[in-house]
Parts: sequence; structure tokens; C-alpha cells
Amino acid sequence: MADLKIYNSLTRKKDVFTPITPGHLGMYVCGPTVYSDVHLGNCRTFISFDIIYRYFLYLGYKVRYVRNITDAGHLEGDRDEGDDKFSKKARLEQLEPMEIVQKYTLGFHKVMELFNNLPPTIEPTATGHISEQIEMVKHILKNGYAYEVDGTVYFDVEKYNKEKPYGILTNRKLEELLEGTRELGGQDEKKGRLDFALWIKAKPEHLMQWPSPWGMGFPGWHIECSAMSGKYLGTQFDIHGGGMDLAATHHTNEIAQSEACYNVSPARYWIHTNMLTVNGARMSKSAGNGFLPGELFTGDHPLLEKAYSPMTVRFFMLQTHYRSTLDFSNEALQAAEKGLKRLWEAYQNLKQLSSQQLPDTPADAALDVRVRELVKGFDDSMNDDFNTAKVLANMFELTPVINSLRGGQIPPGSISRSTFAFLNKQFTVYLKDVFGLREDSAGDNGRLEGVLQLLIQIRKEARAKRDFVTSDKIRNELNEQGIILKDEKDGNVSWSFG
RNA sequence: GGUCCUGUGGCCGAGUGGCUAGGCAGAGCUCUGCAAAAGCUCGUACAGCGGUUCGAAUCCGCUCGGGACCUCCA
Repeated sequence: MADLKIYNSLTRKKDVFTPITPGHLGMYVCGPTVYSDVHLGNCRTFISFDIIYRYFLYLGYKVRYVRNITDAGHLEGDRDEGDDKFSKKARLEQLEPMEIVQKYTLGFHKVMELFNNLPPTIEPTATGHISEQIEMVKHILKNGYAYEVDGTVYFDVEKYNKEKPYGILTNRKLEELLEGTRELGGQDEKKGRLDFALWIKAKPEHLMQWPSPWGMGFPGWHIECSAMSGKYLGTQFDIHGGGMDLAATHHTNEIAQSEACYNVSPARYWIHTNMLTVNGARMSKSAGNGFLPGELFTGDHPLLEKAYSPMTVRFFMLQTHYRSTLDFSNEALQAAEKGLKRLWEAYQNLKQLSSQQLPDTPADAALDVRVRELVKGFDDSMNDDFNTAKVLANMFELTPVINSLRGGQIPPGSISRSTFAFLNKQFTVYLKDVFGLREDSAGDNGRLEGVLQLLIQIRKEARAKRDFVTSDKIRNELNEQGIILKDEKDGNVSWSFG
């Protein structure tokens, strides 16, 4: 099999992927902090990794895909003081912190399902792994890379940096980082400005706190990923992923923690997905320019001209490489909607063709070769750092061939039986299994189909009698209901939702 | 200020040193009772200026523009 190349943030180039254990993949992706609704930018990351997960499954790997739910700690701003996000939100909504967690976790899962993302194989929560996190902090303390001040434990970045480069993931030297850091007022307890908390002392009024060797407190905001990835994937595993915004702090600190604890770099390949932007600026919770998936599906947002379905959005994202920023606009979304429709209808035409008899030797050898090359290109493109956009381009090049085969513009038998089988299999597998696209309006199609066939039959009879008043009435009124009838060359009539 | 990424035809977007990306929109044609759909044809783009090269949108330098990170964020 051809090599799979992955752009590795650690080496800043495309590396050939070699698993630690042949045939197995361990992948950790930073999940959401469930104190509010996920917005579309978050979804992009999870969709990107869903495609990566699906591609490894397609390649036959046994994958352990761990994606955490952050439901503890995390202060508002890294000031090591004040409220954590859950307590704040809990007070705001007058709920228990765990009710907040439950509410937004359920919402998150619902959205993931709408986008047809496969669930990870393990989805651990931070609150469920407090003892593992405490153990890890103890270990780091014992190894001398952390210190305790009045119930709070800090990671000693400068000491660590003397032995191992701290900023390797983003290619920065400690001195440069120090220059960029502001003086933190009233933060005397930290020895170094870059030091970050592993464990934080809780004030009595804190809603979420746990006992520890250093008193009542809660975990710092990087340790959970280190503890849980270590627990479920081992101290070193294949792939660690997350949004690009996490690289500079969160992932940098994860590497430092794992090195300080186990003396090993946690992941061999780091994959970072790029941001979703709106009018050129990054979509983020704090900027307030975030779209919620629900607003998108209903079209209920000032910037949206209409509603867009989850599959349109998924397809829209697939048209751009995961490491490029993706700008969100009505025009782009509408183009995606139409493009997906075209692709989907080609797929349906392909299914219609499946029963045809084909020769062993193609009548049109050049076409036969071209089809094979395009289909083969699916794997080649994915092997080049998951180039989904290129795969789609190939699919679109195959679309007129499929449609012509169906419509008769290309005579049957032009391609061989084996080529057709290859096309049929790969087109289907890629569309559904690798890209995870599915029919949007799956619903009451069973009965609707029957009714439509009746109307199509009546219209056909009217047309045979040249009663175009009746035939046009049927077509036009169905059109108003959002159903489009299409007369095909051979006299067949197909329909689709407008 | 520091570390990076990026600038492609009307819009969105892939991309390899030399061969048509693709989608959407637009124009023409074929088919059709008409329409829609489908099929065919059409744009010769790569921020600017230099350099390397037989040859660069693709490599290097500079200039200009956009963005991310350095502070919670996928």
C-alpha cells in the first residue's frame, strides 16, 4: 500500500505515517469544554478528525480514538484565581455545575450526530479522572519539575527548559516567549512567568473541588489531557490532534507534562486543524461571532440568508483542506449545497446502473483508463495529508461520466465490468464511509415515493394524450411543494427535492 | 514587538518546477411539447518587483495586503 503522509506540527513537514503497533492506531483529540453550546468552529475540528478517523478505519486500522469531555476546572483567564467556567455558568443559569455539564454534553452529542460524526471509542471526562490527574501531578513533583505554593502546584517551565526545549511545538525559544508575556499583577507565588498550574487551591465557596495531597482544589487546565491520554493510549501514542489555537499553550504544556512525568514525548504525530473564520476573522466564543449549529439549520441568524443542512456544512468543510482557514459565507455555502446535490444525484445514478450487463473489454479504452485513474486518485489524495478537496474534484470529474452512462450520452459497455465495479465501490465507500455523507432528507420517503409514482404515472398518461395543461399542473404544483420532476431521455421520470 | 501562516480567474477553493484542478455563478449549443435536469463547449487566473532556472503560480529575496498565535477559545 502507498504511504500515508501526514503534516506533523512537531516536525513542520509531511511525515510518512508509521504506527507504533502495526495495524493499530492510538489517537487523542482535545474535546470540548462543556460549559456552553459548541459553535461551528468547534464542529469543524471534530468533523476534520472524524474524517481522519474514518480514513484510518477504511485503511483497516484498529483504532482507539479518545476524545475527552472537559467538565472541570478551567479558570476564566489563566489568572489562577476567580471562578471556574462551570461555577460561573452554574450561577448564571441557577443550576448545579454538573447540570451544566450534562446539558451541554448532551447538546454536543446531538450536534455531532447531526453532522454524522462517529463517536470516539472512548470519551473520558476530566471529573472522572481526578485521581489519575493527582497521581500525575505527584509524579511531576517527585521528578522535580513542579513546586507547591500554599495548596497550588505549579509547573517549573524554566527548569524544564534547561533540559528539554519547551516551545518545540510552535518553534519558539523560551526567551522569546518570556518577552511576549506580560507581567502578571499580584502573581508573586509563581517563580517564573511562564509557569502554569497543575493543581489549583480552591476557595471555600468553589462549587467544584476535590481533596488532594495539597488540600482541597481542582486540576489545572492541561493536566487532564495528559492524564487521560496516558491512561487509555499509553505514555506514547500515535496521533494527538486539536485545533491550531491549542498548539501554543495547551499542547505545549501537555508535552512538557508528559516529558516531566514519563520522560517521553506523548505523541509522535501532532495534527492541528485550522480555524473557521467569518468575514476573515476567527470564529470564537469570546468574539461573539460564532454560529451555533442550530442557527445554521434553521437559518435563524442575521448573517444567514437561508437555512443550510448539516450535510451541506459537512460537504462545505470537505472542500477545503483541514489546514487552511475556511471562511464562512452565504455564497460559499450555497455553492456547496448545489455541489453536494449534484454529487448525490450522480451517486443515485450510479446505483441505477449497477444492474447493467457490462463487457470484460471496454468499448472505449481511453475512457476506461481515465475512470480508473480518477478513482484510484481517491486514495492517493487522502494519502497526501488527507486531501479531501482533491478527492471531491475527482468525484466531480467522474460525475458527468456517470450521468452520461445513465442518460445514454455515453453508450453502455464503454467501460468494462471491472472498472465499473471499482468505480461503484469506491464512489460509494468514499461518499458514505470515508466522508460520512448521508442523505439529508431521510424521513417519510417510503410513502412519499408511492404517492409521487402515482402522480408521475398520471402525468405520463396526460402527456401521452398531449394534455399538457394537466401535465404541467402536476409538475408546477409539485414544484411549489419543493419537489422537482425531471423528464429523462428514455421517458423515465425522476424527482428530487429542490 | 516576537513566532508563523497566507494572497490563485466574478465568488469559493486544490495544486505539482514544464502537461485542463474542481465547485458555484455566467454565455452558447444538444436533448425536450415547454421547462427543469442532464450532456457538450467557453474564461488561459495565480498580489507587485527582482533573482535562480532551458522553463516558476509552484524555489529564493524584497515590497504591499490579509490572518493566526504570544491572554480563555476547536
